[in-house]
Amino acid sequence: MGVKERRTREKEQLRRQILSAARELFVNEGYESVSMRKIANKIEYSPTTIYLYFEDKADLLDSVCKETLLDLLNTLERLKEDTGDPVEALRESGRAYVEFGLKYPQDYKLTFVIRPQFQKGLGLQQGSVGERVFNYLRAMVSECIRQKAFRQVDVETTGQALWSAVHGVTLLLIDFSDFPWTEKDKLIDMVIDTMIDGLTA
Amino acid sequence: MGVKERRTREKEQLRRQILSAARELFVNEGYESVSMRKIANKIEYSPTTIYLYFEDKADLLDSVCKETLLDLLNTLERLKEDTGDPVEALRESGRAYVEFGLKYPQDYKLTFVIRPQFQKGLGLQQGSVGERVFNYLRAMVSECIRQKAFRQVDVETTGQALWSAVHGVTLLLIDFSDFPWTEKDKLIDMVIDTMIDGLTA
DNA sequence: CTGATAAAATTAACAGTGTTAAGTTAAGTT
DNA sequence: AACTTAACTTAACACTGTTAATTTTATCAG
Repeated sequence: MGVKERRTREKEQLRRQILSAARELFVNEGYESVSMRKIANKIEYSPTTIYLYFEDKADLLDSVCKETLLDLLNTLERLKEDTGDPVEALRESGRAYVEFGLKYPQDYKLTFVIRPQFQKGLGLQQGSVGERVFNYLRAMVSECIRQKAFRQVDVETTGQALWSAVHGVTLLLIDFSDFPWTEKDKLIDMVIDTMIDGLTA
Repeated sequence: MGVKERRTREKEQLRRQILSAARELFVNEGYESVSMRKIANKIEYSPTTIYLYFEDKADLLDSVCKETLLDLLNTLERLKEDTGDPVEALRESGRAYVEFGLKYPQDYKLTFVIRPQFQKGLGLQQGSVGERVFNYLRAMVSECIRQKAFRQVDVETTGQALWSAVHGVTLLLIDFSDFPWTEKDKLIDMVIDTMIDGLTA
């Protein structure tokens, strides 16, 4: 039965086509400014066809964000070099997180700001990619504490505090691009280093 | 000439009426979901009347946010107690900032997330209320350094880093309300205290 | 090759959007 | 009572997300 498999493949292909058209438009014009008709035009299908592949516009956003989170997770996990210094590893991960956000500012905002607004109630489910990203952070913090590089702080709260800090600087740099920031990397380092200094015994 | 003054007063009154209707709707239904027609209905005027008082929907948002910033500035300045301990004062201001954001989450998002998206290029002009809020923070940091409570760090970068941290935790708590956060105040304190510890000599 | 069956994609419609241009109503002045 | 100006409204434009009904396309059985 090669036919059914080909059909499945073709469906998957169109799904991906829709997804990549949606991402490009969302990123360039903003989620709200993109209409289903625009996406449909881009892929040269009728608007309603999209509804055969995605529940609605929010579901489309959801799928785009899931890809972004996977991309972020890959970026972070690629860093794992086992240098033996868990604090330095955490510092590098923090930098990589912010840089990821600044490299794909609109994707970052879609994932961490826009999406939560459009699907209240189910932001970070068990087993989701988002949870896996946070687990990565949790593991790094945990290692810092285990090796006594950090003072005896609560892993959970510490991880959340670190996330807060990097999330904050990422968003400010994206949203207030005309603010008279000091040199960008200096600020990023300041945020991360200050947090780590505060956690170091 | 009492007539002209009455007219001016009446105009100002309607302006405020529009503004407060817009704020209520923006906060309860989200900026994008609110139409000019909805606002007009609420105040029992035709939609186009609003355009006699505000340039467009973004200008309306702008004016709402300006009020929010004034409110935030007042909240912060009310704290000034001159306890003599600049670090403690900064800590309290940080807490007050986050609490303000959590007390009016939608107003906070409108001001610090939505607005920047809808008027790119002019986010924090000279003399704006936003600038005054940051000046307040700058002064507090400056005092900490002057009194040698902080090590010799750059005022500008430090202020921006602190803003990043409080902004981050505020937004995460607002946007990911279903995330398994540790106790809310514990997290807020952790973020602020860790930053301050990192800045303390 | 024909007809049936199921899947895929489309058309038309609904009630809504921000905004503009033109027109109307009301108030104050002479 | 006629004129002027400010305040407001009506009608229109080209859009929006989404649904129901319909048509097209592709596959299979005979």
